[in-house]
Amino acid sequence: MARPQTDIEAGRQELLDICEQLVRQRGGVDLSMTELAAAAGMSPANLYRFFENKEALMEAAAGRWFAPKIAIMEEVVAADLPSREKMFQFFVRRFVRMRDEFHEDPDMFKSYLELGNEHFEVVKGYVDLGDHYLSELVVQAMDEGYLPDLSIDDAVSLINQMVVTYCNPEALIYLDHKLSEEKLGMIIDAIFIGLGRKFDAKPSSGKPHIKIVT
Amino acid sequence: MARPQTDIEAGRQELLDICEQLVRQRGGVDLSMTELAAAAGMSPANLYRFFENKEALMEAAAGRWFAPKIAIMEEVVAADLPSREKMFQFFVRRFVRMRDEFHEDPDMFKSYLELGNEHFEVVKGYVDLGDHYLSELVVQAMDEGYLPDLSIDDAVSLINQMVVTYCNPEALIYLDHKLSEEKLGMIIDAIFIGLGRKFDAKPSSGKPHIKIVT
Amino acid sequence: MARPQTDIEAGRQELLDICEQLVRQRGGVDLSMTELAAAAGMSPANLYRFFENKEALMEAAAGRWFAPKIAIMEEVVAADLPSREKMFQFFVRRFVRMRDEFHEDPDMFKSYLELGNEHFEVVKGYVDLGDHYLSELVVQAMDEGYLPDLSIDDAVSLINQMVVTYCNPEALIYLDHKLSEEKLGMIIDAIFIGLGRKFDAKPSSGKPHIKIVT
Amino acid sequence: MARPQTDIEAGRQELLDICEQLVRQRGGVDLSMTELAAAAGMSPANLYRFFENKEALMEAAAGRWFAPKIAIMEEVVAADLPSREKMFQFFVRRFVRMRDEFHEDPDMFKSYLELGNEHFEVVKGYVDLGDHYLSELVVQAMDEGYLPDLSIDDAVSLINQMVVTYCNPEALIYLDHKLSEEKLGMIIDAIFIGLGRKFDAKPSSGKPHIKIVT
DNA sequence: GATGAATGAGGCTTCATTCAT
DNA sequence: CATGAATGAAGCCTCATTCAT
Repeated sequence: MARPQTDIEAGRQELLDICEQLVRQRGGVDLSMTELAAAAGMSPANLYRFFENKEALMEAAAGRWFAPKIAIMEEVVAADLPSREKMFQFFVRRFVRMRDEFHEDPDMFKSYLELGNEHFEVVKGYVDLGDHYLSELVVQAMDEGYLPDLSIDDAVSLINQMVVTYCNPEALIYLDHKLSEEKLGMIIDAIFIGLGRKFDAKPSSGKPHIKIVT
Repeated sequence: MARPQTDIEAGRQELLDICEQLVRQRGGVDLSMTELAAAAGMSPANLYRFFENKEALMEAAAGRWFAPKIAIMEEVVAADLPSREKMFQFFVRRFVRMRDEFHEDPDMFKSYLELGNEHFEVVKGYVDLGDHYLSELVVQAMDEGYLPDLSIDDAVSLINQMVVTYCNPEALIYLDHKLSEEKLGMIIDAIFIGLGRKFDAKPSSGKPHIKIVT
Repeated sequence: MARPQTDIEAGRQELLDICEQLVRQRGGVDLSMTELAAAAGMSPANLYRFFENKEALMEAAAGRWFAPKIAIMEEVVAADLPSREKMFQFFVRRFVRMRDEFHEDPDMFKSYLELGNEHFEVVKGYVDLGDHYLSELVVQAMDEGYLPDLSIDDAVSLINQMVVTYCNPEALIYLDHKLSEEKLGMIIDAIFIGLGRKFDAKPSSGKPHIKIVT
Repeated sequence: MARPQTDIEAGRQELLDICEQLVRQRGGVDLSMTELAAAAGMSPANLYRFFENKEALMEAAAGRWFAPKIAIMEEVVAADLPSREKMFQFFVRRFVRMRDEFHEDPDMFKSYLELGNEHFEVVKGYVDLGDHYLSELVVQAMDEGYLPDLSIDDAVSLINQMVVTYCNPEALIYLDHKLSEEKLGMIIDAIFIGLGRKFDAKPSSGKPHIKIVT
């Protein structure tokens, strides 16, 4: 019978680890399959047992970086919370996560951004997914009477603009200590309170009621 | 007889112009010599009369971008001003310049950053040069009694950290309207006043005295 | 000013000549760019000045083979002849041409077929073009009352089936001496007379009236 | 202890079956060992227990296709028949066999031809073998006084030319219904009668005497 | 001075093949 | 016996760079 096949998934992870090291050492620019293979001590051809092509590898590299953020989005969207709280969690939890990563190893963080710049399509998928989830939140918010007089798309776009500094990893590099959970909370409140509410005299309470969850 | 060297210089400038256009149109990623030659209506081979190799071209492209900033640094360092004022000018004039460029054409500004990411050594030269001039300023400041108890390197590093958002072009994209000459002035004052003064009772005046020069 | 650039078109033709030799010598199977380059005494990279990619080269090779046949089709379709005569010319002239080529160098003829088998898309273009012109002829024939009760597509398909041995180059290898202009003429007549005529008692004359043109 | 070699032989046959299926499904072009292994549910490496290399596999695939034809040739050559009858059987039995295969599954038949085109050496072996047996028949015919004034090689070549359409599988695709056992018989008769007889006034009988054997 | 020509090195990818287990 | 692992050679293609003219 067949020998136990070395876990392909394990190999992928190991390669992604090595990828990470390389990116850390030399930046993410022009990382070649040959180079990765050499660093992994295997032949270029063998890489293709683990990743169908370079694009797949990059996707996986990005995927690994984005995975926890996507998990957060899914959790939050599925949670049973009022839309305002949900929206806050939606952004703040990802922000906190990113900030932690940045503090832990700023150089690697930056190198990943470089990599993202070179493989934009991969990043685009994440951004689009984020927009998709955000639009679900917007729908819920509208059901609760918030954001009247806006199309879903307009609302999504508007919100994105307001929280851009908390979503975009590059912003962290320059803002970092200027960013805080509290400020993000205020932005979200501004969105919910400032943009009006349809069928409600008392806009929930008027006061922010933020619960920070890390 | 040899033609005046100005011809070459003119050609270089023209090529850099075209380079700029290309970068503006399609981003700085993967700009190839062949492509540049085509855009310039000349043969790839001819490019090498103007630039020894691609690296030299990139250096020149970055050089052009950095040139006015370097000029500012040199001017300021050579100026006859007290160290506090000098330090302020050192940062604020470059900041204002960059912000103007950014406002004038944000897309091109970003594309240049991309280019910088791909040719880091070139950027590194500028950064190192900046550190060099800054250390001269630090020396002068120390002569005037400021920044006691710090090594030059530590001082340079500390200052850089404090003004990073005013030095790094990428920061502009995210901060822009949050940045101002006034705030930068306050940071500089914080450095000079906050870090103490050795042999001086009257710290120059205690008040910031900023003169904005564009 | 620019030196006279060696005619790219001439280079293409020369390469196609070499291609032809190679195909003759070793069959058309697995002809590689490297091999062609070696045979042409140039670097593989240089091939790409003449052909954008391998596909383009194959296309050109096929194009060269098909060109005279396409010219024939165009001439015939544009000619001022009754549809029956036109249809005959449409097929017979190409057939005669192919037969001549076959007789002149049977081996090369066969090797080209091999090549065609490996690059079917290229052949498909020619076949589709043939169908296109044929459908124009069918329309004219229908205008003249022939081929009633048939859709254009059905007529095209039917005709193709009847003359397949005169169109398909592979058939030549096996049929050759069994094929003749006269027989083809009879097939065409069968199509025109046998498939009926709409508004005509005397089907033109009932007798074939073939004029062979080489 | 070594297992009976039949196991290997069985495996070979099974693999050739699968090969056949694949060829039927997707044409014979670019069939790869990896693909075959996958289809066979075994590892690529394991293929090499059954076939030394790809060439050997192709040889076997062709061998399987040619095997019954070779058997026919051997039977006929070994038979105790007059040369004229023998020659007829030599060709007609193979022709009938091929035609049956073609009718049973035309697509597979064609795909095998493709495969043959890609591995010509394999086909060449069969053709050469056929020539070898044919030359034996020619010798016998000459012993019986037929084919005077011809070298063996010339006779073989001449005969091959006359019966080409009954030997070459590709011909079937285009001729098929135009080919018949009767016509082949007439060709053979033409060879034996038409090319003269040396020491014989009554050329056997002057009439064809064909006995069809499937 | 400027060109077209030409190339070598390197990138991604596939595949027949080998080998330790 | 059969596997998964691994590879080298080859294929197509791009691009910075050089050189004779």
